[in-house]
This record gives sequence, structure tokens and C-alpha cells, in this order.
Amino acid sequence: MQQARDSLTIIELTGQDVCAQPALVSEPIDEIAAAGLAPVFKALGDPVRLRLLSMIGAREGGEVCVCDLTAPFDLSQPTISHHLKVLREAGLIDSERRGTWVYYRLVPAALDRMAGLLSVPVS
Amino acid sequence: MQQARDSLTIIELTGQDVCAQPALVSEPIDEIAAAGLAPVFKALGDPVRLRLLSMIGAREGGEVCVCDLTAPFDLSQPTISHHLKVLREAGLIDSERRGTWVYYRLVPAALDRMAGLLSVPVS
DNA sequence: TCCCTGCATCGACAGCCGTCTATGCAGATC
DNA sequence: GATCTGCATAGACGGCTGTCGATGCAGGGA
Repeated sequence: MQQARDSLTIIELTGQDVCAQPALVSEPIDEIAAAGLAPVFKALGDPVRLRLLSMIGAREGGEVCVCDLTAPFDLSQPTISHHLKVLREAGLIDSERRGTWVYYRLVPAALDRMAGLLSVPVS
Repeated sequence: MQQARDSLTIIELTGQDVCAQPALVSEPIDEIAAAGLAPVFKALGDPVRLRLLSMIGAREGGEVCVCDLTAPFDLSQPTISHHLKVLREAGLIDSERRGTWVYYRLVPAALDRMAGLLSVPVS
């Protein structure tokens, strides 16, 4: 889709690269970092969005058409579109239009980043 | 504190052990799993709670008194208490009363579980 | 016993969030 | 151009959430 972005990803907010992230529990994070990370976890904090993310990530080929994401849910098409937007603005997924259809795919670096934050070092 | 629990952890809800969790993207998760996992991510989706978790986890000794968690924030004591309750009900932290003070500590297994869910296998 | 301290709970309230219907827009087809 | 399909956006609305002040309660000390 590559459309105008109306929000920033955590990486853009914090200025930190995926490779330069201390674990959450290694040292106390500051307000700025917390404010940048919380929206991403918040995006993950909805069962519909978790299932959407899982469906996209588990798909062979890594891409899923929106039309395939709407059917499994007992929700309206605008609601699914809304959840996809939240995931996209959190930097967790990306989208691309090809012809009539829009395809979504994971942003593995974003997921790995969050995973790395949660992992507890073997102290 | 060991007080009466008014909610269930994901492990209790899903019946899955920490060691028996497929990644979120390995296969589509079902409604039940999503409903169990989402509240934990939702608990992480607040900047104050992220900082609380980080403060507790980064503390030498692994334990933090509530009195030490209230000062760094420009928030009332009941508000901090509320956030600690959310984290505790999500299974991310645990608490124990010793004398006048209440001490909080991490539940590393819970954090590792969430980290494992987010990690993307090197396909 | 009385009071003080540390923390949890209660009740209230503003703002956010998930959902819907209605509508708009782009691409494909006729 | 007219129309149809796939998806996004707009606006509305009820319920949830983060915050507060007030209060309750347990433990320790005078």
C-alpha cells in the first residue's frame, strides 16, 4: 500500500535499531522508550489482532490477501481493516497492493525486537 | 501477598506449559489461545507498566518494595497499585508481604513464554 | 490501646477502543 | 463511460481503562 504514514514506529521514535536493544529487565527503561514500546504491545493486546498476525505469519509464502483474513472472523470487513491498520501502524506488518487485492505480510524484525525485549537473561 | 486470585493466567487458561508453546507464526492460533494471550500483551501495553516491570526486573536481588516503585512516577499511589495489580493478574509478576512492606518480583517463565511466542523461526 | 505507616480497595469520571453502518475510492471488466 | 468488486475511511456509540481522592486494613511502635 505504501500509503502516507500517520504514525511512527517504535524504531523511529526511539531511534534504536533492532540490533541494539537491551532486554527490558537488564536495566530500567526510561519514559521515552516505554512510551515507544507500549503501543506495540498494545497492538498485540487484542485477540483478533493476535489471530490476524498469526494467520499472516503462518501462511506459506508469507503473504495473505485481506479477503482471506475477513472470512474466518464473525466481524465486519471495516473492523478487520481497522485491526490491520493498528498492526501496520505498530510496525508489525506491512501491506502492498497488487491489482485489486491488498496483501499483508509480517515484519519479522519488529517481532524479533519485541521478543528480545521480553527474554530474561540467564542470570 | 498470595491473595485470592480474581483472574486466571494464560497458562491456566490454555492449559499449555511454557515449554510446549509453538511460535505465534508457526501456525494460526485458535480463538481460545488468542483470548488467553491477548490480556497478557494488553498488560504490557502501557508505558507505566512497562517501566514498573523493567524496574522490578532490573533490580539487583530481583525484589522491589512498592515504596520504591511509587516515587519515580508522577502518579498517585493507588494508580501504581492498580498497575501492579494488572501485571500480577497477567501472571507477569508476583508479590509477597514481609512485615509492613510488600515486595514484587518477576515471573521469568511468563516473560520467556511471551518472548517465545513472538520469536520468528529462521525459515 | 492508640496512632502511624505502607499498601490495597472503592467509587467516580474523562478519554480511549472495538464495533457497527454508511460511504468513498481504486482497479478491473464490460 | 458504466458498473462491479475489494478494501479503506468516516462518523457514531457503548463499554473499557487510566487516573484521581477518599477510605479501609494490616503491621509495628510508643
